[in-house]
Amino acid sequence: MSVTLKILAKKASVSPATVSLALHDDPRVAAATRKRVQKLARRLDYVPSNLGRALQAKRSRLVGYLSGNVTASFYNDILQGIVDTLSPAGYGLLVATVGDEADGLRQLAMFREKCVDGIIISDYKPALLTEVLKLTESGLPVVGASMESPHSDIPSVVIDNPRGGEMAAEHLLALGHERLAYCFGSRSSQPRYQGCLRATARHGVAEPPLCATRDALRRLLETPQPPTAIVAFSDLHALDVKHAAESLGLAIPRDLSVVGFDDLWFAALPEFQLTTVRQPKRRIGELAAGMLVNRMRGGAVASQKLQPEIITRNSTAAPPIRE
Amino acid sequence: MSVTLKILAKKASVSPATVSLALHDDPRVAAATRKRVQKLARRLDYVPSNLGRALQAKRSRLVGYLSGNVTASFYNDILQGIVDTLSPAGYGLLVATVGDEADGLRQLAMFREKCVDGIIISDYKPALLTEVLKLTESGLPVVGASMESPHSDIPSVVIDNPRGGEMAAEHLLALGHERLAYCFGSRSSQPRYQGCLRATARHGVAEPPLCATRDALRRLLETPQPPTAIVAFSDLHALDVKHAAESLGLAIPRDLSVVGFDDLWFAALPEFQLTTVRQPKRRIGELAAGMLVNRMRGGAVASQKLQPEIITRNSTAAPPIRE
DNA sequence: CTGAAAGCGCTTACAG
DNA sequence: CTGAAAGCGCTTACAG
Repeated sequence: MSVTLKILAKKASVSPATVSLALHDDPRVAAATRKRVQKLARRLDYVPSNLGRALQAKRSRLVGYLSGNVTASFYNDILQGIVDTLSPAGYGLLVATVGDEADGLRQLAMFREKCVDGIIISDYKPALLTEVLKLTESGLPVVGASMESPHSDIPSVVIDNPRGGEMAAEHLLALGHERLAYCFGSRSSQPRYQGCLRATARHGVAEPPLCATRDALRRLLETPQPPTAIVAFSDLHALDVKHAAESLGLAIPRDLSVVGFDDLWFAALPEFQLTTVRQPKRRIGELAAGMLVNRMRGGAVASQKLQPEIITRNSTAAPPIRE
Repeated sequence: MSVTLKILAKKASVSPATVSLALHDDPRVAAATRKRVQKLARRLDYVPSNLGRALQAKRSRLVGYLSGNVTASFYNDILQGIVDTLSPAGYGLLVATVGDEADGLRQLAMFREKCVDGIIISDYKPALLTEVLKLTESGLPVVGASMESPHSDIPSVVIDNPRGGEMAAEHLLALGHERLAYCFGSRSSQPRYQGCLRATARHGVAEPPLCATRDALRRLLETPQPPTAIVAFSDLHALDVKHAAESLGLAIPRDLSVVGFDDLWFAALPEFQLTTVRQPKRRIGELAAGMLVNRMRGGAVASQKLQPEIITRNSTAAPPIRE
């Protein structure tokens, strides 16, 4: 707080209006006065308060980011991308993480109260959707980062998830696998699973079952005709699969191939060498933030769909030879 | 933005002042009026603007967090702890990450401009320190999270780093190791290294060399009398050590024991089973945020030093038998 | 070229 | 019990 426009004006013996104009380098104020005021401002270490400015301008230059648990690597990368692009654009980033729905609603209320100019959202529960829609209808720009909304008012940056699932399955089919399974289904994983189905159907291979839990997977692996390859919803799930398989005495990729999703940092470690479908996480954050900035500046923006990429490492191989 | 106090006042046919008081449940306004106003506010979905409120109250209820790259797991956990404790206290969290020093200074300026009530800082370069000190001197509360400041104006929450290094070394000495080394020295790792020295000195064992780089470690391992155990600055560095050792044909822990630091999530995976010195990362974030809240409310706070804890897993064992 | 005024959305004395 | 006024720190027409 400390030194304000008013104080500065007094010290410079001009009116607050003149100071304001001078600091904005407005040609309407004499060059000499301008320089004098600017110099004094620097000397007194004057920082204009966003509070006054925002109130008057009716924009806060604040953006809210509603993310899942920031502890997971996936959101971190997105967050970093957002921070990196918002900051040079002059925006501050309010970060909130949503536990349950009530929590998410509270965070959204906080964003409103803080008068954010826009919101980026990465993870929301259905109940949040209605609330978010109300916000967009009242004119608040919202964009989704790695989160598709059925609603066109919420443009988003996402990868082509079905295509990602398809790529994973195709990689395995090309290696000769004929019995796939998909690990750890949840509503949000459907698009990737659908992609797998597309690939298996095209190749005339049996529809991969969708295991809901680790136990279900274990049971499936102990079946007389177990799958020879797994498509996992994420790299973390792929680790789970690996560990479940190993606990049954199966080796990866000799006895079972596993494809992950995301390409988190650890996937490349020698201990894992995980074949995976890479998402450009940081880029997603950057693009979403960039879109939001454009919208906040009054521009029109359209959703972007990014292409995933398969990274082949050593968790996949040809299926074991049938005896 | 949308509906304001003024509008609300008009619709309720009372003065703005009355609305303000009513919404704060002030007994000075008649119970009937109070209820009526509150109901209307709810019906119109009125959210008081923090901008007006903050300007008047001279506090923004905003806190800035200056962290390192949020991509690293260590800071995430701290961030999560901060978010979780600040939010219920009614504060919004501005997150900025610092790349180089110029960047950090810019972020600090942004915090000032946004009128944050306080700052939490996890990672700063020397140049930032002077700037931060200026801020504290002007009355802005600042606390360090996992970052010690030589300055008493900046209370902090840190673990006892020398003790952590000591615990790591003691664990190895107890297993019978007599030739230790410390991996990947940098100024910031000194306290932990000092702790190692304390332990080795007490046990009358040779002072562990401090390897600056992976190459230095490799050279050391190819020496006729190589170390049998390594204390690593962090779990990530421990992975580096493991990989360097493995590339020389050494197995962990048979040929070389390794102790990490932090206990990041992956340390517990079966692939690593990393013995490590655990830091209560989330707790550090929570405590730092709690301290800041207290300070912002005018309370006095003192630095807190947390105790690390050694987690014994399978990356350490007795030294190989000497032939 | 510069200043006085009004106003952004709120709150808090002060009258009445 | 309620309202008119002043002010938080800024900006933007409008006078002069």
